Amino acid sequence: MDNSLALTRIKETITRNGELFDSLAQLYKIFADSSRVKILVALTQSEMCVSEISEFLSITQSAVSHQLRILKSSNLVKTRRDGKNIVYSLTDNHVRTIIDCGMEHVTE
Amino acid sequence: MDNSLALTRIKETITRNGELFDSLAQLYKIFADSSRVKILVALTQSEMCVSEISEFLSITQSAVSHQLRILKSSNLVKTRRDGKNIVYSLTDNHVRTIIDCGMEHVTE
DNA sequence: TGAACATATGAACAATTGCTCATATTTGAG
DNA sequence: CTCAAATATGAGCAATTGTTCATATGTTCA
Repeated sequence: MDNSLALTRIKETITRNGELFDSLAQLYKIFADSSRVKILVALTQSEMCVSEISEFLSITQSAVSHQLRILKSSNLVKTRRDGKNIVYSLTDNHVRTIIDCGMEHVTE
Repeated sequence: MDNSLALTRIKETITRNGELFDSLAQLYKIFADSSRVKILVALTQSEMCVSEISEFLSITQSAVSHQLRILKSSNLVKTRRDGKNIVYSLTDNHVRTIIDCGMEHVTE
């Protein structure tokens, strides 16, 4: 073939950095759910506690808690206790960037 | 509450643009698989046919075909026939941008 | 301390997903 | 036209996922 050289180079890159692409897929998996995306979008506007989030999403407080657990264990959000409430907020601006990036494609 | 006004505004935004965020999640769902990410990354380097892709991924030709079908129906890749082969390539640069964006977070 | 509120957690279940296997379909060579 | 190579497709299956329900944990206030 003509481009067999280029292909083996690409193959090398993919197999060598396999774990990196696995992490990448893992990251996108977090954004791949409607509820989680909405939670993250909301948090780009303001920090919020669980009951506030479950108020405007049409899902149970329990469901919100489960999703927040995923977001927290992925280090995308952090928590702070405020009396009886636990306030969630974004850990950094990466989330904002990723959402904006995807938005550009969706709103083409 | 202090910020109830801000909250209702956020709630409005989320519920009003609900379908938009659904599409966003749908988009990320495509990137949320290791095989698909690797295929897309490979295609950022060069156009390739099915057999070439299934060569460096450790999955069946059938599996690759199934994934490419998803990528094509999502308009992320396009096809071109070259003899017996069908050559796949990215439809535009959005894919590149999205991958780069996620990479930045993964390789922090 | 006890009642009420806010959040977390575990079990269970339906739905989705990505793969393999077997089998079409399409194309080029002879 | 026939055969082999390349790709597509459908059925079936195991694994994962997102939700709900019930319940546990933790905090405030009286």
